[in-house]
Amino acid sequence: MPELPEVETIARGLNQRVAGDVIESVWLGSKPEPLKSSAQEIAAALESKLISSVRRVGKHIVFALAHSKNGASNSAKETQWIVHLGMTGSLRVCPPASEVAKHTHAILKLASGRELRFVDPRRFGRLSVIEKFKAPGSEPLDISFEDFAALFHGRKTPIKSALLNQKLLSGVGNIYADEALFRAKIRPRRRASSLTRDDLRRLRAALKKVLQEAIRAGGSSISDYVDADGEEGFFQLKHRVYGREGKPCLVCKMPVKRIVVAGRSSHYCPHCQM
DNA sequence: ACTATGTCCTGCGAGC
DNA sequence: TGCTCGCAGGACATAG
Repeated sequence: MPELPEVETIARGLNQRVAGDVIESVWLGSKPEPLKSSAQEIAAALESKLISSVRRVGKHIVFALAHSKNGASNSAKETQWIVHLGMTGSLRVCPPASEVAKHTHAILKLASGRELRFVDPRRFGRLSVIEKFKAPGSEPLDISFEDFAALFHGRKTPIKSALLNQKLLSGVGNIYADEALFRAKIRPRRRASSLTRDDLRRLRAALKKVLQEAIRAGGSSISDYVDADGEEGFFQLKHRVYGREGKPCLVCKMPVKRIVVAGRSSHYCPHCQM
């Protein structure tokens, strides 16, 4: 499932491959169920636009669009195409002759002759267009310690839930929340407000570190995640607790436990994490 | 203002 | 072998 490192990897790959290309036409399937925009709005916003850049914001992929025609000093506002991959969404750059995969919900024909396709079996992904996208939460890689600590102040919710709350931090999902909590030696059910400043320092550092390591590894390939070139990431090999229920803790050999927090499976070491 | 829970959706793997 | 069933999860809706 694409979280921050996977989305970062995908956005970088797409930026290399499609930035500078022009969207000639757009086909949209019946229900990509865009959040704020109808299929017509999306198609209208994308058609004959230049993709000036692709980048990540939180778990969102942001395509910056510009008018492709030189002429008329464009007073028209530039728009951004926002793609959220949900659980199983993927964006693929394909030769037009290649077979259209099942669950393809959008196809963009590019001036270069290639196609950019959005495929999403589970349909949790979302497409939308907006003038200026702003993530509701803070970027975990950029946030200062004081801002980080303030996010959790007075919150009774389990720290695991708080980490997953995109209004607080943008981009942290189930895998990296578990991995960061393990590295910081904090149990997922701990009330966020109960974390000491030292806990918070370790947590912020662990989160940044695990996200950066995962980006360097090209993300975690779980289920069918691949990047823009179809390459798998390999950070899943470095997971210390996620998906390791019953297996020995890599530090103390105690079996890793799995519990449910906020309806999400959460993995931790009962010996190493307090 | 927070927090907790249910919902969406399909593929896959466990279990019989 | 082949079937059913339950689980996986991000973000929103709804209820408390």
